[in-house]
Amino acid sequence: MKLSTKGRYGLRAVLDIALNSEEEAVALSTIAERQSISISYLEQLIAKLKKAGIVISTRGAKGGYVLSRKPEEISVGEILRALEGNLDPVDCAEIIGGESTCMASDICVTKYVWKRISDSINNAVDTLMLSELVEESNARYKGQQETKNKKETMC
Amino acid sequence: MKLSTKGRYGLRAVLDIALNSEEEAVALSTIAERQSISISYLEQLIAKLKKAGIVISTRGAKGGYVLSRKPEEISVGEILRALEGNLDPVDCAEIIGGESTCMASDICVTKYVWKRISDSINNAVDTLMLSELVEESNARYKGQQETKNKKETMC
DNA sequence: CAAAAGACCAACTAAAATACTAGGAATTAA
DNA sequence: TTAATTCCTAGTATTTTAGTTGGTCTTTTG
Repeated sequence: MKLSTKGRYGLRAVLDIALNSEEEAVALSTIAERQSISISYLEQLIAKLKKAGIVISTRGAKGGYVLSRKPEEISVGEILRALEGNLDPVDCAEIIGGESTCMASDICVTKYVWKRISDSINNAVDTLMLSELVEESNARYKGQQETKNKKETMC
Repeated sequence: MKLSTKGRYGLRAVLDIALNSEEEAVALSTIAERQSISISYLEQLIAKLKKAGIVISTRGAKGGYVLSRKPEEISVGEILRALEGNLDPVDCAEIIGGESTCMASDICVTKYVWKRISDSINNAVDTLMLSELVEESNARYKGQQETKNKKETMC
């Protein structure tokens, strides 16, 4: 029941882009260095984010990544699902909303537990916007001097 | 971000015990057969439940397992944590409440995300009691004839 | 226009976690 | 005393995770 590095690294990468792409697109290598993540692994994560329409890329020299929308319009849920797949605790079609493939669906009681967990997780991340993390991050930097490495976002 | 078979099978096992231990203790082999779980794998799961004080065992012939308390006094959260370990999405000491071992704790912003997810999961499972699953299961069987295999609880 | 900076892509690999299996020792009711 | 049962430890196969490798295509800039 743990988030993988995909979700952890990937969210940090998005936040890094949000914080540093105001002037120009951020290069993969810059994010990788700033966040201490392997560049080629991060590449795969950003590919997922791009496919999900969360970031936009420009190729070639001076290229890099920017957000596709304003941080107020991107939820943490959208980001995490792009990286991790759905956040449901079990892969039960009925919980997700599909048809019952499960033989025992009529006598299955535990699925109410999974649904409850699922709903609470999704609600928690869907009501939290990227902008809130950006604000929190800026607040932390208030009073601190700018470093040449710009803003970091560990964890 | 998925629950393992430990949590899924284990919860089914506890529910099976809750539903079938009124007259006498339920043998491991009976649960295993009724739930279609490998007996020796289930054994390890029940060991965790016993260690956590959720079930009580009696050894020897006619032995088996019963609940340590009434189903109203056992939360699903307690059961799942016994089986899966803590349900936090990341292992960050500050989230769990311990001291900061994380170097970046002062600039870490994503931890608010993990805390939010963590709180919502734990709240969801801690406010759900085993008794509610027992009632739901009984309701499903209302009107159905008793089978010699007794009550099952798939999923 | 060449070269450097960068995104994009597919396939491979090492390590860790999961999901079991095997084999037996200890305990108790009949 | 024997059958039914829990208890315990150690193994193993499979799957998933977390990367690495080696390249191709695109764009800016000297």
